[in-house]
Amino acid sequence: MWMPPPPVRSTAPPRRLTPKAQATRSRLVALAAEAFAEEGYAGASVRDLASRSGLTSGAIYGTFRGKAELLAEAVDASIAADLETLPGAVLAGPLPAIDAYQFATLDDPARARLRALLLEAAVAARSDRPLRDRLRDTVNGRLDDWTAAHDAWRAAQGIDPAVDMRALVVLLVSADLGLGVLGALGAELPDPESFAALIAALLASLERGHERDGASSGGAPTWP
Amino acid sequence: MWMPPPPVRSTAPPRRLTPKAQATRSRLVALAAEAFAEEGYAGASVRDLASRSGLTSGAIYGTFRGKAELLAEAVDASIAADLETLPGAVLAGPLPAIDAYQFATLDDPARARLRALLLEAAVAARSDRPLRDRLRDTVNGRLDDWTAAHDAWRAAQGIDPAVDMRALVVLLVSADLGLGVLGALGAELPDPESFAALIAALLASLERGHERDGASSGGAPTWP
Amino acid sequence: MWMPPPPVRSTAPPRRLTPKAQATRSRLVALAAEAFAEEGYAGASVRDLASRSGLTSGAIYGTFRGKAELLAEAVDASIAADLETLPGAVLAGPLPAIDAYQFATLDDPARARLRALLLEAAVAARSDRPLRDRLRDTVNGRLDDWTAAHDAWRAAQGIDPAVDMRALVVLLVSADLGLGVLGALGAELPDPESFAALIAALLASLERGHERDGASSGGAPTWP
Amino acid sequence: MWMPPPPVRSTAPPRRLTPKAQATRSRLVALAAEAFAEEGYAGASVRDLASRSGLTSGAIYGTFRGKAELLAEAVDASIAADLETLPGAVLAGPLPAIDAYQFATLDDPARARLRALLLEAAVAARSDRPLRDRLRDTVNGRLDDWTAAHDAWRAAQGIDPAVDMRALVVLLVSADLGLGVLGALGAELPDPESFAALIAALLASLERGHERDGASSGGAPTWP
DNA sequence: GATGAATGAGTATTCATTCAT
DNA sequence: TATGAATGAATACTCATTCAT
Repeated sequence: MWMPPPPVRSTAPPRRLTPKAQATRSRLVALAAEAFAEEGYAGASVRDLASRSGLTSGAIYGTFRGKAELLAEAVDASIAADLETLPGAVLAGPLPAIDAYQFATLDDPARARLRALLLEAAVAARSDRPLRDRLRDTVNGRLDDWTAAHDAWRAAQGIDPAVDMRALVVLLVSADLGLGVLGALGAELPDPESFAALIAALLASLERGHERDGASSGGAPTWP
Repeated sequence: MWMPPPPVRSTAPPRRLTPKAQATRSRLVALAAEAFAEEGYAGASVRDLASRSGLTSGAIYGTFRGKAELLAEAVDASIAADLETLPGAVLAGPLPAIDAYQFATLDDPARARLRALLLEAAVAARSDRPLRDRLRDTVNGRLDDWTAAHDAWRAAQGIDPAVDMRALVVLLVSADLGLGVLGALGAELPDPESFAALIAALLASLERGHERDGASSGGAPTWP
Repeated sequence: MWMPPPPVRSTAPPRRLTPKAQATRSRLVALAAEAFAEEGYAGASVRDLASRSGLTSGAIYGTFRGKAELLAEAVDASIAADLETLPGAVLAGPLPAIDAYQFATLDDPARARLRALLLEAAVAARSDRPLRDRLRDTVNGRLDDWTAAHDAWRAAQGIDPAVDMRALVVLLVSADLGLGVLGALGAELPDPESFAALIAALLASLERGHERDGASSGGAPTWP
Repeated sequence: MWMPPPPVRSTAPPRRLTPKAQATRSRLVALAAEAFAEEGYAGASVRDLASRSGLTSGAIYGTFRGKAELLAEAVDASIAADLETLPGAVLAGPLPAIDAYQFATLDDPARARLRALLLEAAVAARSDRPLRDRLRDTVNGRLDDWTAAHDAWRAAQGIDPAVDMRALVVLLVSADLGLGVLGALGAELPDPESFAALIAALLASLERGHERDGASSGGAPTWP
């Protein structure tokens, strides 16, 4: 969903596990990511997950503390995997192009799956405090990384310092996730190219903004 | 969530109901909206809803075809109610100001509740085809209305015709909903004012864009 | 298990229930009493109880808050039923005879069942605070009633006031319950007649005690 | 719980074990005794027991045939340990004093633990035939020893031969265990001193009984 | 002797929904 | 139209036990 710059966060499991256990673990996580995205977190039963993986539900609980942990790990793994799908050519380009690329590839099945997974995770987290706390770190970490990248971009491009880069990043990520919500609601969405073009245009305007009257871009209108 | 211009869509129930039945119905819908938003669609049981409204679960099934219909009606009612909260002063202003206002009032409890309700509805709709079909019309209707308003704005302001107004509207709505997702995931969000300022700046740049080289805003970068 | 004098405690359910619900309720309670006594509280599953009563487990949860409440009600009902089994001829006799009767009928199936049920309830209550709190009242009520009867007996017989009647009652009831424990452990128990004779002899000695040197019966030996 | 005279029954495991294995074994048994008494036999999981002892569940099954054997051994060990807690000064005194001492020390934590353990064992044995058979020997052995001691007391004191000493012992032990049941049920129990005084008084009456009309103590009342 | 991954059978409980009254 | 007793199917989770390593 969001791209992270070099500062890689360790996704390695905290405890050392035997290779066999690790294999089972990642197989389960991958399966869970798919099942939760496809059938929903509530709709995918632990038993089904187990039998689909050739195990029993007991085996799952020997590896994960519960369904929620499985979801959290699925989210972590899926986000990490998503980062690696950015083509080198895109990564080499300017940041606005990278941002726009995210929207141009909206229809990519893997990205759609991640969007769905995050949607499910968000709803699950609404009534599961520990899960929310667990996901919070992952999400904020990505947001931080992505914001840092945009800060660098701003410095390099001499963009109006009044523009809140954190807000911009959150806006972009939100739009991405929100498209998932809208899609799930059955909304007819414009094609990805249109989005990408729009995003590119908006970001380009930021780059151009400072060349003109800097005052215009920072001030918010006031309401009653 | 989204503002609609005058062309009001009928939210009235198809059949004529006695006033008492209507009162029961809307009380139930209001209660459901609150419960689904607060405790989640899955987390709020029909029984609880019933007892909280002084009825029995059987009575609910005499009024609604099922839990899903209750959700759909709750969504309809909540969206309709949201539209009426826009202050006249804001409505009288320019469109970008209205858009920005939506983000400036992100923390408004009623709007937060609506965001949560739509989130829940989206997840429920993912595995409930009839529900999705039911919600689709509501959502697309709002999107259409809102797009029409922006098209009018574009014509009035002479904005670059290459800018896809439908995409812009969907982007704004998505960002709104996506903030709900991010919030549910525990993300630390910038304060609403920052968002509003950013949105205002971006929309202003569109208005300014055509004054310069129109070519710049329409072209999307190309990727491999 | 214990006999109560006239002051009848209301065993009636707090809320008014429809006759049908009441019928289902008592059928379930009777069944549960038997099943818990026979197969143990842990060993009798709610599902089995349900199917044995021609219902589904859901129906049970519509009537009782949970398995523990079913147990508590089974205990209440069984104790109440036990009280009514004391033959009028016994009730008309002197208290020591009534006490001894309890031990003479140790083998009575209904009493054995009650003993088993209380054993199961005790173990269940050890790790279920709400259940313990619920049972506490029932048990203490019986103990109080029984103690009052013995206090009256003491007054009538002019028994040494130094004898703690509450302790005596608790001793008798404990012995009864303890025989259940011992029996469950496989101990070879003397026949009921022997117990009854012993109890009668001990109680008779209390009646005789005051005729002699009252000092002897009250003082406990002292230990290091 | 019950005191045994010299004739010590072998509690040693049938097979010779290495010292290390023996140490592991007894550590496990002690741990199990505590856990079963505290959390209940059903409530204490083998896994917890294992991890609490620094082992794995597999290791436990290398040492014991199953959870039930662990319980049986815990019972044996706890009873044996209980015997050794009787102070020499008490042992040197008359039997009634020893009996009364058991009740005077009702609140002793170690004795309370043993009572709880036997309660749990009794309930477990109710639906586990092999376990009951296993416990039966331990329990009957203790009862036999204790009865022999009382028989000797009777002979020495010239107590009415009509008094069934086995019944008396069982009564005392039952009362002890039954107090555990009553306590678990939340009953308000008199303080241990009262019990001890009562027991002492009752036993003293037996010693005095034969000096008078021996006829009175042996005959049980007859019931319809 | 010990590990720990896996089993498989089981549990209490919940809930949307139905239908006779 | 409302009731509420009942359904039936599903669910997450636990645990004693086994066995290849």
